[in-house]
Amino acid sequence: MIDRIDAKLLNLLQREGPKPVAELGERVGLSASACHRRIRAMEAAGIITGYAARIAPDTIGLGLDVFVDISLTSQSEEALTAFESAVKSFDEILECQLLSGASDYRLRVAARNVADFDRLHRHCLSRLPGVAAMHSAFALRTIKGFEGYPVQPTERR
Amino acid sequence: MIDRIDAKLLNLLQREGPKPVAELGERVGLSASACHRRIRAMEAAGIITGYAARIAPDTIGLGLDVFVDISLTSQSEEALTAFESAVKSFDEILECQLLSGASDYRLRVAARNVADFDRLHRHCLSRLPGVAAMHSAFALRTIKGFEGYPVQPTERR
DNA sequence: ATAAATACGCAATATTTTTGCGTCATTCTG
DNA sequence: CAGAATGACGCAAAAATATTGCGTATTTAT
Repeated sequence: MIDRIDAKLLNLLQREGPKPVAELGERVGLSASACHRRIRAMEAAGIITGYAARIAPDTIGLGLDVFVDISLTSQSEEALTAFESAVKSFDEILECQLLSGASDYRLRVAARNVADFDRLHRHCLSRLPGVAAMHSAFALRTIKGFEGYPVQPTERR
Repeated sequence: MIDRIDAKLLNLLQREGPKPVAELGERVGLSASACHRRIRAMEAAGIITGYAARIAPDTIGLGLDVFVDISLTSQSEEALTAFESAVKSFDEILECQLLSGASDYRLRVAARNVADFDRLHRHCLSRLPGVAAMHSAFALRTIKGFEGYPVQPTERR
């Protein structure tokens, strides 16, 4: 159950870095202590799972963002498991999801440049087990980057 | 120029929430003040762009993650601009990128459930200007969620 | 090799977080 | 509907953390 204040807090916390709880409280109409306790409660409830620094990928040399769609040769339990644990083992694979449709996986990888992507391609991607087909799409430009989910208060009953 | 310590710090900061700088310093072999100054410097340099709370989407009712690929009827400057600014105006559209290949946009949206996606479809997606074709793929399962970029020290010269 | 610039650690100071506690509001029970 | 119980709040004190000054060491440039 997320009331209006929690929703506001979550929207703030997802965007504005570590502001003093006193200021957050003021923005949502609460004292610092009340605000603080709400945040802790949402952490304990598993709503807030953690905090992270956002970094600008190009400043650390990661200028290339690539989506890779992959279909497997087999859909057997073992094939999926093997594939997935291989995926998890590579830091360069940033995200991976199983998609509806053609039972495809889609992953997102970060590379320093095209040559580096080639390296990744050979060192990581080609080592993934059970791959039948692979198709890459480069992100030419980011129109909108992830900056948090839009949080709405839970419907009152 | 990112040395080994900065790289370590960035990897920590992207994952572990707000740890005291004293502890971070200890982990990378620095005093609290030195560590603190390095972090501030990386913020000032635009490497760290901010901090954010991570939240578990299903705990706030967003159980559905959908990728939507869209191609436009026109590639004219105005068509792209109009499309992009419309995209930015919808909170439910979490991310949007221009992809190589068929000059397609890909966006990611969050919905509460299938019925809610239908609402989004009608309320947001169908209102995007200049859309020639649209194809949605549902994320059935997340194998690996984004948890930060792998940061490597910049090559020493 | 020497001077300048940069980064460090320590210790003092300033902020922020965290907790105890009494009060008020809301919900449940009989 | 009244009374009790539960939950949330604000205030103020206490604890923890961040921030800064400063002298020293280390690295970089000349």
